[in-house]
Amino acid sequence: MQTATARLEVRKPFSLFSTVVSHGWYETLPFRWLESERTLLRAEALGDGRVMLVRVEETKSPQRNHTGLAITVKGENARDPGVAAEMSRRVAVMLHADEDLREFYELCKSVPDLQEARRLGAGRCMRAPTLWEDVLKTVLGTNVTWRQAVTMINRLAQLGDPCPAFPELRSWPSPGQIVRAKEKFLRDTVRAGYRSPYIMELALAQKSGEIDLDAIDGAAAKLDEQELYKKLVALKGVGKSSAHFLMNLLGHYDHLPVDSATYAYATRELFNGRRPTEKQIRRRYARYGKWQSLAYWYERWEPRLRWWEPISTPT
DNA sequence: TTCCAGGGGTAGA
DNA sequence: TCTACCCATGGA
Repeated sequence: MQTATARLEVRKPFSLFSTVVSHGWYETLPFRWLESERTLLRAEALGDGRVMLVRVEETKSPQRNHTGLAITVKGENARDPGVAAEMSRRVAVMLHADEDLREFYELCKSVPDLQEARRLGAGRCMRAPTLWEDVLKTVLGTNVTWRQAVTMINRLAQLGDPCPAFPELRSWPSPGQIVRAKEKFLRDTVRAGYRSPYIMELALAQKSGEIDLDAIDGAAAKLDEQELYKKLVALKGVGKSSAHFLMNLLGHYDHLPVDSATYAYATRELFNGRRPTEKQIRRRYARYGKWQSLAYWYERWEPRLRWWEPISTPT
């Protein structure tokens, strides 16, 4: 087993912690957030099937305007050429490290509700390294409690390949692994219910090349925004709310994902206990223009960023 | 029992 | 485009 290292520099404001806990993905495999060490772990498969343990920690940067990220890759022949660079690229995707959010943070300066976002380095939403994983997790998160969604996602994640450097983690399952597991596994073991055929359909289409989520992902920055949204909402099991959420993960923040949790938050915090309409919620955030969902995610999770209590991680 | 979660698909107007 | 109805699961 070898260890390789890499570094990423992210323009400030940035906080690994704030980015990781920006929404619920960090609770799902193959992510593992080590609260006491403020370290993100993740199992990642290479093209040849080797599964690496990727460890991400925040460090100081030699550049005054940046935060450093130390990336450690552990696994079989981890020092092979290109391995650390590839893992570093995937970490950059997950943490939106290359995104220029200066305009958003300028906006935060002038909005009292958002002032603290700069100090907390908040604003980025962690995503998976592939749209394939983000889409499946999103589909499993519909119409169930978040706790139930995490359970389903983590049961599905058992289909991945084991990570020798950290046996509790496995790589995220490939389309082929899900196809081979069959719909019965999705129903009986994952307990995905009526979502099972959607997931199987996505896996079959991705495996056969009928859809290419990697291509959509890669083109996300260049594609016309409406076109990108249309491609997402056309996926079986992905509706408007999920598509808006996925747009956020792909770096388009003028898509507010209004779901039952948004209503609950807005009713409680923004409308004095009265349930607003979707239009009212959208009007509330429209003032933030192209940054509206970053403002939303920040506002919604700000208490968590301030008064974080360690989660109990299974040992 | 009934309701409902970080909704979406489908048929029918 | 909008609405009514259905869909598995599990906790409250």
